[in-house]
Amino acid sequence: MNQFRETFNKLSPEKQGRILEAAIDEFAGHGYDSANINSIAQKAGVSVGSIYNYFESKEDLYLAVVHHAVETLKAALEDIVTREDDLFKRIEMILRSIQTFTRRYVNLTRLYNEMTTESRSDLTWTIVSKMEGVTAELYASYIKEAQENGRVRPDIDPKYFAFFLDNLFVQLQFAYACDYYKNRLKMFVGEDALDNDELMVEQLMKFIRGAFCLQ
Amino acid sequence: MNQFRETFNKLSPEKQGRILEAAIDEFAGHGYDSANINSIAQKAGVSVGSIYNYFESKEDLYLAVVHHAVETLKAALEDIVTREDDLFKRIEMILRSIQTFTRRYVNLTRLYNEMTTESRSDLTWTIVSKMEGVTAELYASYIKEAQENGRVRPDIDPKYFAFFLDNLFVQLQFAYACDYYKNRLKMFVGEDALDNDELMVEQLMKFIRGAFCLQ
Amino acid sequence: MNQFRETFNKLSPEKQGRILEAAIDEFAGHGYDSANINSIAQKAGVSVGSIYNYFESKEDLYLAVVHHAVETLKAALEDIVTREDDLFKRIEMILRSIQTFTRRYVNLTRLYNEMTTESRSDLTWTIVSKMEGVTAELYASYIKEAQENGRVRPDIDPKYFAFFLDNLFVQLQFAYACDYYKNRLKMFVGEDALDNDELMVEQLMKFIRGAFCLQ
Amino acid sequence: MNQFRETFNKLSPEKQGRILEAAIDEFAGHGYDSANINSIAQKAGVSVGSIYNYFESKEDLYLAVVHHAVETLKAALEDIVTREDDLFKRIEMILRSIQTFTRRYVNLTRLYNEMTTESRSDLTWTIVSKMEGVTAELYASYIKEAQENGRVRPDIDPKYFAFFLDNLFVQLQFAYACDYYKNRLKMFVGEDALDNDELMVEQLMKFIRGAFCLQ
DNA sequence: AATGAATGAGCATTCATTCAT
DNA sequence: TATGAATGAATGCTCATTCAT
Repeated sequence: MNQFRETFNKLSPEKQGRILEAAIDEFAGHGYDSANINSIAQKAGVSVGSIYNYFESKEDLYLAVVHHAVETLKAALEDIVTREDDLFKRIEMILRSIQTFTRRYVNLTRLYNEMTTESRSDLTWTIVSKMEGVTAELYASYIKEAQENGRVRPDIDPKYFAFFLDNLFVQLQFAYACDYYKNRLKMFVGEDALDNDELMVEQLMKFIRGAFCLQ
Repeated sequence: MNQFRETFNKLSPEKQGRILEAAIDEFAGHGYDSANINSIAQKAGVSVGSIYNYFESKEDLYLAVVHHAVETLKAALEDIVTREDDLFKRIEMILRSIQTFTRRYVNLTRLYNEMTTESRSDLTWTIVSKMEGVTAELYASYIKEAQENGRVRPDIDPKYFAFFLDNLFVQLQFAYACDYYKNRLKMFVGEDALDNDELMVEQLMKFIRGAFCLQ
Repeated sequence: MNQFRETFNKLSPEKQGRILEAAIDEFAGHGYDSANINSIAQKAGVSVGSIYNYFESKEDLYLAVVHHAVETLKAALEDIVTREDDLFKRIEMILRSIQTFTRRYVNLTRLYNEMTTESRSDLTWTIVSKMEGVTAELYASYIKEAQENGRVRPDIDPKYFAFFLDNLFVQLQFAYACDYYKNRLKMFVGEDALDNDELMVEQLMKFIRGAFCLQ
Repeated sequence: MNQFRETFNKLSPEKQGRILEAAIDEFAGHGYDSANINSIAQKAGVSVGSIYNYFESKEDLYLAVVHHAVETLKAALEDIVTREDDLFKRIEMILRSIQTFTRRYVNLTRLYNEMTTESRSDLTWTIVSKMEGVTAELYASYIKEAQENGRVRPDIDPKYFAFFLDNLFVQLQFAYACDYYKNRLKMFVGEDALDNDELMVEQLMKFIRGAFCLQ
């Protein structure tokens, strides 16, 4: 499963970064099929030939990009989760991280949306499954722990609630990064929804706390 | 909308249906760019020339398909919402409808995911916005009404909670129809997640009730 | 084994001819790999797209061309062979036909040489084998018949002699059509070798008669 | 020939051999255009850069390979021809040499076939002409000598008969080395044609003796 | 109105050749 | 001298769109 060739790894991090960024840009903005390898090469300031020295094919490049995106997201998540120990503090941290992360890496989030598309799902699932698995496991265990501590109601299935929680996270990510979901967010809560991060956290924390706790 | 669409509307409903279905199939399965007009024509049993008599361009056909999808979804929603009057009964009805509807119209749901993709969002938002607007309005008003009746906690913003609620709906739809989200669901709650509709409703209703009510 | 699609057969013979001729030209002159589909299309006065409507791929077009070449050669041979009944008269007729045929269809003969090349042999043998089989059978039976009539020495294997005979034919074809073999012929018998058809027939008939008869 | 070839000649014979063999392999198996310089370098265990230090271009390498092939063939021929003095003993020796040589140097023979192809003929003729010239001269002189000794019929043109003789040799070479001609041989004389060298020599000697002698 | 053959711009990919190390 | 990464022109093939019938 060499998503990318040895040759790419030998490149300077700066160059690797330029190529990955150019590719993310293109794939996130145009989708896999309309993405143009020549454009990616041009944006990255390398020749097409070089792209094909680093990656076997368009698909291979796409997979490398997805792999990179997943690694970046995973790193961000791990960073958060180890810094807190209370379930709701963790959740709040995640929400705030989503707000900063999705704005910093808009295209990465857009790419994630693109990836879930039917035509690409086979390709990407193998790569992404690992991360989703880790997340699922992690959330469920935190919820269980909180149940044992009596901070979360005992009559729920941690696995299902982990799923619902992550669903809210995913949708929040899209709402901050993808035009369609941005528009949808504005339609639901108003034009200035994207400017009031604090209110979003406050309301969503109320929603989640309510869902998890017997007050 | 334009001279071309008129010619399409004059067609027998049966033929219209064949063409729309073929197009939904193709767009949902391959994405906009990889969708092949010639394949659509063949699947629908008409000539390419005819497709171009009915629709100005690939984009126009895509928009017509999206429009049709939205109308179908809207009709389904309206049907539900008018049959009940309690907020939570309505929500439960919607959940069950999502379960049957997404299985019956798999490709419609897949198309909805495809639509939200960055490369297509400009195109589709104009069409979809109306429906999303109606939904947003409706949910918010139901929540407000329930707040006034004391069935929903008073310290929340109905608009935000409508948004979170719909997010859960959207994610549920994808989980039942799109391969990527199907896999993700299985990863979170187990391999047989798709076979236990009752449990899903039960858990999700607990989640939602908890979020909305002060017990 | 549809060497070419239905669509090609529906074309006017004139257009079919133009395309085949352009393709023979290109394949014979540049070899399979360097042959340029765009050039073929241009020479034939059709679009590249059309070429790909008629033939699935470059390989498919090549096979169609080879098929056509074989059919043309077969027709020429059959014509000759049925017009005479004496072995040596037949051979002489064939020699003279080679002289006119290879000059009229230079590229067909060049293509035949190209076809025998290692990189193409798998591709073409299936198509050509039938014709070579017919030829082998035919020549051997004529020789056998002549042996029975006492016109050919009895102590030879008709199959081997048919092979040697055909070898001389093949080399003669190449000598009249392919530059390399033309040069070689000139080197062996002199600069004006190609202008003295009568002498070639005379000498070659002596060679062959000698080989076959006990004087 | 030029500054580049000199660098090649300075190489150890072992390295020269590796490069030539790799190149012969590639050119014989894929044809000139599809032959890949990078593959040749890899097979030979040197870098592409080195190949381009030794040879000016792909064409130059090809020519060097052809030159080498010709030299190898010439050496083999000279060896035979000086060891016998009777025309027919020489011919028989040549036939047997073809049988061993073409099996030992399959790719060399395949390359010879490839060389005669139209697209390559200009390129190669200058190099090969010398050898073909020597051969032509040699055979004709032997035949003339044999005519003078009364062992060959006087009423034939030695040049033409030298040509026919060499044609039989060329075709025999191909029949033992090139897949297309192998198949053709089997078609003419049977599946086990390649296993019965003695019978081939016997029959072909009968054919040739008959052609040359007045019995 | 319906057809489907014809078009040609557009794109992924290859590979001979160069040149900095 | 040897290396092999970088280059970019060249080409097979696709497919939305047109239009004569």
